[in-house]
Amino acid sequence: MATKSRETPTPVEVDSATRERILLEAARLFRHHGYAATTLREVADASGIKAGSIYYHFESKDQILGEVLDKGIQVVTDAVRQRVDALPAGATARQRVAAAIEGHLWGLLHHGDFTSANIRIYGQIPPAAKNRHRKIRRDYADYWDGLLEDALKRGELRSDTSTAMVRLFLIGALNWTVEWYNPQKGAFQDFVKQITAIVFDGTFVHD
Amino acid sequence: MATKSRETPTPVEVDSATRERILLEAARLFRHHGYAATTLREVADASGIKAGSIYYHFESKDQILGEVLDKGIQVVTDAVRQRVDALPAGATARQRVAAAIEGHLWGLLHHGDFTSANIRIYGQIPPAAKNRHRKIRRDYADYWDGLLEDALKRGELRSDTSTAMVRLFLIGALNWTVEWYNPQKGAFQDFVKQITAIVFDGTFVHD
DNA sequence: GTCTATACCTCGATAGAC
DNA sequence: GTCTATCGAGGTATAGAC
Repeated sequence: MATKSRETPTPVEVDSATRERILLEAARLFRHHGYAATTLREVADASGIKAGSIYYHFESKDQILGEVLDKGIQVVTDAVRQRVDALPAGATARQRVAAAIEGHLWGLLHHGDFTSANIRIYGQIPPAAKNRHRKIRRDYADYWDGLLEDALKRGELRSDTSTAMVRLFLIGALNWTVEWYNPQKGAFQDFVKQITAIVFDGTFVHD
Repeated sequence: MATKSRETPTPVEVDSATRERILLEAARLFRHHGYAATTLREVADASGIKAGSIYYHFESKDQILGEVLDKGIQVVTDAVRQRVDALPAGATARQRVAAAIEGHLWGLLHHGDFTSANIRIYGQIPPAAKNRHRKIRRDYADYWDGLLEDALKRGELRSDTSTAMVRLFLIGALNWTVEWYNPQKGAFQDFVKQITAIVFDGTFVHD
């Protein structure tokens, strides 16, 4: 949210309405058609301008891709950190992970075009773009590992698997919900509650 | 396996070594670069032939895509059904789902280029190709729903979520393992055991 | 800040020699 | 069954008028 403040616009990246529109439509098209299959003519058309005009706002198609990918991670990490930081000091590990799950799902599902584009495309972009984004992904993974190792130390996390395995499984499972989540089939908070229950306690009953 | 029998080659689709090679390299390139970004010149080059020669074996790039997608599902469904069918009649629901999970992971991870290509690009292919593959996906989902509803009836599955939700979460979580599974970090059977434990009983301990 | 026009390139696909 | 050569279409990106 802070990056969108109107009071202190960065001189490098002024977000004109047209520029934001281009990013939005690009994310939507990248998500549904893929990066290579999306043409700048399509992006321009969806944005209500002509193809040549895009180059007033962006240097290249690759730059648009970079900003779409960035935003896809940013909205998730921001939501997660905000919710975890808002917890009282005495929160249990379970409460902290639950807050992280809710933040992850919120960012993921409320900016679906950016997050789904990120998830779908990341494995298919040129190595140069991948390298730039590896660190930001690594940082987010480290954040989760911290949460999980804390839970392990406190004896709350299961100990017959590694935290890395739990993290990979969990984030993968959460990420994929953006491909099938249907907001018309129930409230977001109900969805979060059910996913969290499955993640914590599993799909089968135990006496 | 039965579909690969050398004794009864189908007249429509004789699998010459070159044809199989093209499919294999196409799957690998689709997986890592996406469908639109992969050129037939690249596929031909990787297959040790020239671009024009592809058209002796396939009518179009779209046809190659179709066969890659088909195989990506086929290997999984075959492995699942085989393992579930091999169970004794008195098997519990938990045993049946465990067998399905193992089959799914086996097919998924032992044919990673086909299955990952399928998962990654399905959301990005033209509607025509999507429609052809919707039914085969639906059939597989129905199969899982059958397993899960049986488990629910027997009181083994948790009842505070729908079977559809469990199925979507579960298959999504399993599918994404192909993006991070590392066979060098442990035996496949150990991996299956850990994933199954997490799916059944969750990531946190309960007394 | 957006337009039109276009340069330059690479793609999928085809034709015909071998 | 594979090759070379090439066609027409459509891509990114640029130039310059407005």
